[in-house]
Amino acid sequence: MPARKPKEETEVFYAYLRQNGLKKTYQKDLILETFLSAEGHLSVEDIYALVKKRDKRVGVVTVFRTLKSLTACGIAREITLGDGVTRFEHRYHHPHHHHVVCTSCHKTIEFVSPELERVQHEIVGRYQFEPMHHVFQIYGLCGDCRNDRPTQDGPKHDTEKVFARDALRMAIDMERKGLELYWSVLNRNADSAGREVLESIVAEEEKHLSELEAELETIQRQEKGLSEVPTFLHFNPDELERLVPDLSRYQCDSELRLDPRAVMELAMTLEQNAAAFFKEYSEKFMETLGKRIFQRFADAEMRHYDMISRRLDAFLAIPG
Amino acid sequence: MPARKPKEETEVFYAYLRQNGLKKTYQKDLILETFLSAEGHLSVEDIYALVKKRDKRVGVVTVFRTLKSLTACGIAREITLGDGVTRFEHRYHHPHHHHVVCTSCHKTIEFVSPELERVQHEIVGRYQFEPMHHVFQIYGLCGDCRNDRPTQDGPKHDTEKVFARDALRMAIDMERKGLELYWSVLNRNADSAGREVLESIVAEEEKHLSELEAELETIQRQEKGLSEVPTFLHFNPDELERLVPDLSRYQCDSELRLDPRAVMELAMTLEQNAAAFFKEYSEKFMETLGKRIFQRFADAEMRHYDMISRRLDAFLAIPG
DNA sequence: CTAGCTGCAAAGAATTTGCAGTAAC
DNA sequence: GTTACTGCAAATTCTTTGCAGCTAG
Repeated sequence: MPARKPKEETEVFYAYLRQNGLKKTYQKDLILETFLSAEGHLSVEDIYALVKKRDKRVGVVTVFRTLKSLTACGIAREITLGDGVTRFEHRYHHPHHHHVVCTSCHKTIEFVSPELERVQHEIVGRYQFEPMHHVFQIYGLCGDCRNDRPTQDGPKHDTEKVFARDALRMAIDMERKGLELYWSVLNRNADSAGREVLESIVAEEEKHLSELEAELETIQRQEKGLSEVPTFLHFNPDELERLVPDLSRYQCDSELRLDPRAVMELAMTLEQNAAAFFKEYSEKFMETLGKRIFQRFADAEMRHYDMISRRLDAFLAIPG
Repeated sequence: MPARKPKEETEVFYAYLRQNGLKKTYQKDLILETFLSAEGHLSVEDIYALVKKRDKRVGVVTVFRTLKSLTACGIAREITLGDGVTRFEHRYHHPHHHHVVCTSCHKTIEFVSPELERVQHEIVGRYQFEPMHHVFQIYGLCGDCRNDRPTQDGPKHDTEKVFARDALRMAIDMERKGLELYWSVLNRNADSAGREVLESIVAEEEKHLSELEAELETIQRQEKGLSEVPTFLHFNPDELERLVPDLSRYQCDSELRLDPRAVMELAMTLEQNAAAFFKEYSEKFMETLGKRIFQRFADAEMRHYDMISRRLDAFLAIPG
């Protein structure tokens, strides 16, 4: 697993300072440190309070100024959530996301929706307009406030980890959809040679699936409570469904008949579809752990495609 | 055409005052008047300046307070466009919309996207969250600023009129799609009795289309420059395409054969699809001219459906 | 006549600026 | 030894509040 150096952001910040003829100082370091070690949406006041805990001598003005720099170099992002207070959230290695905000308890849920991005892109395309960034915020009442329950604002989590969790969940979902197809063919295939080929493919797929599941387990164990964080990445399951090839062309009189060649071609189609989809999908995101999970999954699917492809070549080379 | 009383908003405001035990005053009237007669996104300062032009004695505080009331009773909506200034826009009889904002010249384009609303609805549904309102804003560079042209910020238009224009354009688009289908059948139909029936249907449709086009003409003549305002309502043309029935079931060996009954059933399907779609579509919007245009169009399609239905009954009643 | 209303001034809240001493490079 | 930086106080901007006199119902 690609473990990132703990303070990669520091490097980015120093580079920014260097390029702009600015100076490294103890205060800037302290403020960056404090910002990075806190999760959630923090106002200047919040960060100032946290900084003061570590060193009383720091002034608010420096916090304002440093946060400006952090925003300029892409480590922080300035957001407003409708209550007139400017807040800052982590930006570096965090995917761009949107907010659901409770107007009563001010709890916020973050989410990513590539579909939303697509719609946005479509709309902007009709004007001669170059989009830089956009804001999508939904205001309303959260479940707790609607039922007059005390607000249970769980601990804040690192968005990057939540995104990684959802990326894995999505990959697992894809893998399961593939396996479902294979199983359904395996159970119904009238061609015994085809069944045999399929069995080895299923074994490989099951191995891949359990690897992904183990990885999900690992990151959920690393970060307590991660599995309870609401869905962050909203993917459309139908989109994944569309990647699974249709069996109807192999069907005749409710009987399914796929010879080894047909099985391998079917599997290749699926693996290639998945690889292409996840490769393109990963490109929508800035550099994050989740993005790398998508890329890795796409690569794995492509490797599996290649493997089956070679097997098919070998099979076809046998005369008869 | 349903002509609205010039100051319906005044009634709404007075009702709000009455219900809250507040008093009508000359200042409130003046501020409401001023707000209503201005288009676009106005800051308190903007409105204050306009009010001062009419009467120097009014204070800013009253403007602040009155705008709060106007927001509370649904005549105004408070928005922020990323520059920290609170602005107000018309809300009563104006559809909820989103903004594309130029970060350089601060020109804004408004748009409505029911698709976006749908995505939003889907996402929120997964959390126990009751949405009240939402904000979607795209920031970037407008065409003028990208090409270093002087900003040509056209005159502001009444959003309700722009929406009405786009509602008509959408209805016209639907009507044309229907006509295209009818023409294509008319040209290829091997059944001469069917052609005859179709001719009268086409005549009716052409009449309806030209009525819609005339209506669009009228509102574009009423408001100078209206036709140049960028698209406000973004509808997905594919959605309309899906309402047009598929001809393939009437096709055999590349020949099309629709007897009078088939023609009438085909037309009924189309008219009913359109009626149902536009009825449901109209329900997405709050009371506006555009909403009424959609409703009216749905009603017209339904009437046409009924008419053909009666004709079909009559046709089937003839023995033989 | 009794609310609520207005407009002034003053207070707040969030953020920026001016400046003198201080600390990086 | 420059040059930028820090922290204080003061200024600025947008908005709300307190209050005395005013006005609608």
